[in-house]
Amino acid sequence: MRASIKRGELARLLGCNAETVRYYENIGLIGPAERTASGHRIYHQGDVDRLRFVLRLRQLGFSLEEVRSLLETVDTGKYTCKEIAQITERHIQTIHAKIKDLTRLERSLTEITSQCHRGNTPDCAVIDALTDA
Amino acid sequence: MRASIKRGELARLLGCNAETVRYYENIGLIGPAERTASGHRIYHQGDVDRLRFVLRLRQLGFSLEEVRSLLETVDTGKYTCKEIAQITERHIQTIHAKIKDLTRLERSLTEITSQCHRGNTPDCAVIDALTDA
DNA sequence: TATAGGGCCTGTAGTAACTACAGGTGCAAG
DNA sequence: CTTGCACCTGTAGTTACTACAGGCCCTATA
Repeated sequence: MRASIKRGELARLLGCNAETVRYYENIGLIGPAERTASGHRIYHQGDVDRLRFVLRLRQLGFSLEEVRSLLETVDTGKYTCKEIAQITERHIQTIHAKIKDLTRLERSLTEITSQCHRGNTPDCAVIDALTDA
Repeated sequence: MRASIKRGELARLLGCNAETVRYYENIGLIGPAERTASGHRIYHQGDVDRLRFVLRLRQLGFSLEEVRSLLETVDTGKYTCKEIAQITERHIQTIHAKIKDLTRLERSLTEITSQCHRGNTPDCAVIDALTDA
C-alpha cells in the first residue's frame, strides 16, 4: 500500500509551514488533498513531489503565478527545453535587475554615510543630505 | 503670506502618488494637514520638507517603521551623528545581505540553466533539477 | 451666470504570500 | 479514560501602498 502522511508531516518533510500547504490548496496551486473519513488530509508520494517542485521554484524567487503557470506547462507536457530555458533566463534577468537596484542603493547610502564625522553632536551629514531641498 | 499647495500639487512636486500622502497622514507618519473651510488639505513649505525627508528614506529602502523612528529621533533632536551613522550602517548591512541572497539565487539559476541543451523536446535539465527528490 | 471638467473628500477593498489565531474535533499514548 | 497534540474551519493580520465608488468643491470658459 502507498505510504501516506498527514499535513504536519508533509510540511516537516519539505521544510515549510503546515499552514502554507493549506494555503496552496486553497488558492488551487496544489490539488485538493485526499481525506480520511474524519476529514484529515492525507498525502502520498506524488503530492510530496509536487509540493517540493513548488517550494523549490519559490526558493528560486518565482512568484506563485509563475509557479502556477510552470506547473500547468509541465502538466500538459507541451513544452520544450528551449521554452523552459527562456523562462528561467527571463527570471534571471529580473533577479539581476533587483541586484543592480540594491547595489545602487547601497552605494548611495555608503556615500551619504561617508560624509559623517560620527561625533557626539547632532550635526550629521546624513540628516543634512536627507533634509536639503 | 506662506505659499500653500494642495495634495495633488504636493504629490506632483515630490513625485509620489497623491493617495500616498493621504495614507501617510492616516497612519500618522506625517501630521494631519491644515484644511480649508471646505475640508481640502493645504500644505506649506515645512510639510513639503517633511514629506521629502520621508520619501527619500523610503527610496533608500527604509521601512515605514524605520522612517517613523527616524522622524521621531530627528524631531526630539536628541541624537548624535554617531547614532545616525550606526542606523544607516545597520541598514547598509541589511541591503548587503539581500544582495548576497539574490546573487546566490542568480548563481543557482544560472547553474541549473547551464545544463540545458535548449532543444525542441520536452526533456529539460531545469525540470529535472526541480523534480528530483 | 451657468455648467462642465477636473480635483478633492471619505471609506473600503484589493494586491502578494503567507502567518496566526480562535473555537472546535480527532487521535494516539499512557 | 484522559490528556495533549495535531488537525479542522474560517477569518484577520502583515507591508506599503493603490484603486475604486459615491459625492462635494472649485475654477475656467461660453
